[in-house]
Amino acid sequence: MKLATWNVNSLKVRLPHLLDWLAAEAPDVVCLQETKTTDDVFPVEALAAAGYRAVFSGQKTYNGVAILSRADAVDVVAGIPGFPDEQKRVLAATVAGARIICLYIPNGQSVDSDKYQYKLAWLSALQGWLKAELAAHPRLAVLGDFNIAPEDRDVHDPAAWAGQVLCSEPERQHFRDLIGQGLTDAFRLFEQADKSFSWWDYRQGGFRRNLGLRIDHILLSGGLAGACTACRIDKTPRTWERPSDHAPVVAEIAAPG
DNA sequence: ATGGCCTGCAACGCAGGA
Repeated sequence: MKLATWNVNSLKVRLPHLLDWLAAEAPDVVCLQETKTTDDVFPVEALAAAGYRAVFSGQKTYNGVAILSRADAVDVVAGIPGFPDEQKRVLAATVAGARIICLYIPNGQSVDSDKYQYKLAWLSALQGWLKAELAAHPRLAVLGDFNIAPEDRDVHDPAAWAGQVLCSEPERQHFRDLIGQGLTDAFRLFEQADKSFSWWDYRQGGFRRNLGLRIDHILLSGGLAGACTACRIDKTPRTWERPSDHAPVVAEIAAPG
């Protein structure tokens, strides 16, 4: 089973890239973030023609998440239960016996902003919910744009980013707390090139100069981590014309039994 | 030099992203 996550930065603009990438990679499950599209105009038909079902939770202009899958998606939940939020950032579904949780964690803007406080409150709510989800689903994967670079090696210039949003200690502690709940960072299960990133600023030739951050992640429960055979960041779509600023992250899980 | 770029919405600039 091939799982993927990709912040597409507007599904409308990126649909051609998404379709090309699905054809090339043939993932079984894809979590999308920043679809920036309302549910009434979600491109259901184009994705169905490509062989994918879709569940989605979107809004106008901002945010928006979706789960694409070859197999049926059931037990769909939008949002963090008990945490009212106008912003469409969470979608969960069960696909082929695996619980899939798609996240678009708030950016936070800057550590002295109200948006940062919202991010921390959001992360606290996430911790409580995931604890229950992990207890209920031994085979669980959390995929998405976490907007957290977990360690200095996930940052092109750790000194410049020290203490800044995406790298601050409270955010990194939340990431470690997710690991402490029994989740594994699939990317770090394997040998990886130095300076591996999943996002690069559009400005200043960020991608060409590899001035990036690793903020898109796939976390696996014990039941899936033990069967994970590969995890990589696919930089290919970032080289295409008019790309998303994020690259997809892909994990391969061996079939159970 | 605290902006550079991209998207959506709407309107000819703004918010938001990271």
